[in-house]
Amino acid sequence: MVKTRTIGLMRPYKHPTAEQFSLERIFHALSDPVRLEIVRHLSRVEVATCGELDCGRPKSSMSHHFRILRDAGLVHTRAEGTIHQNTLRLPELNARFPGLLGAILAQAPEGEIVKAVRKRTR
Amino acid sequence: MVKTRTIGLMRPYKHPTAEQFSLERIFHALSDPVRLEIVRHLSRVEVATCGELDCGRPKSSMSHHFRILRDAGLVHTRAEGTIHQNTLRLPELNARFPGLLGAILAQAPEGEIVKAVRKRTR
DNA sequence: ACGATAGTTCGATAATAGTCGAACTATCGA
DNA sequence: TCGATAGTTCGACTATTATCGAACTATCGT
Repeated sequence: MVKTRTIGLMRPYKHPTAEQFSLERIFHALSDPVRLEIVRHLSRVEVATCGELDCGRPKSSMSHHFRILRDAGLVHTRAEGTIHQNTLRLPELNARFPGLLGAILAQAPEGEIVKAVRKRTR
Repeated sequence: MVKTRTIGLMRPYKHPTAEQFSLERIFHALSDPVRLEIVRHLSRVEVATCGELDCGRPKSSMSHHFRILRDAGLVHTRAEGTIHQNTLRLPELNARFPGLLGAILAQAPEGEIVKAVRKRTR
């Protein structure tokens, strides 16, 4: 029996529309260190496959984290052959929550302390 | 036996300094609906006691949420008599994460849908 | 058709977090 | 000093979430 050779992307990857974004879900997505690192990384490289961002974890764990980022509307995933390209959904996020992504990404890249504020120390 | 009548505030309420803020902890604090509502409320009224923001929950639950908001650096609590006044730590938060609070508070106050973005819906 | 590659799904387990009653502490007012 | 009020702390229970191996699906190259 000939199996009708589906072409094109076939795991549809439901992404929410910008209207469906919820701050609560976004914050939850960003409250995990692995996922925050993914978002920071994506902001630097524009586009990346899941495998490139593995954070030393097995694929199943990463798949889980990417799904949560997708469900929150933070990341868009496009299947290209066997590879899945991930991007930040910057335009929609900036339109819906202006300043939010900027605030995250303005953060010191790698645990560096921002010295702008020196209010009550000493 | 005379118990030496402590005066002043005596539960010290450790608040983190701005340098100790962590985006991860802040996001976790904001990922709970009760706490997000507290922050939104505080942004409108400037200052409020724990009791005023009870969200229909018992005091022990609210105390728990306030502690997480305090630990994240989002809220400052000052004891005045038997009452505890809570405020958003706007100056420090804005200095450390410019735009973050703004992004949150720009959100429609009560579940109202922001219509600014109408990209791909029909 | 056969690997090889990229990623998902499933299921179990462990860790973390929210909920709430009950007991406790601190402060104020009479 | 005796409530009354405001909030915290403790402990138990529940619910949600992270982690990861194993099995699965899809696509590409040969």
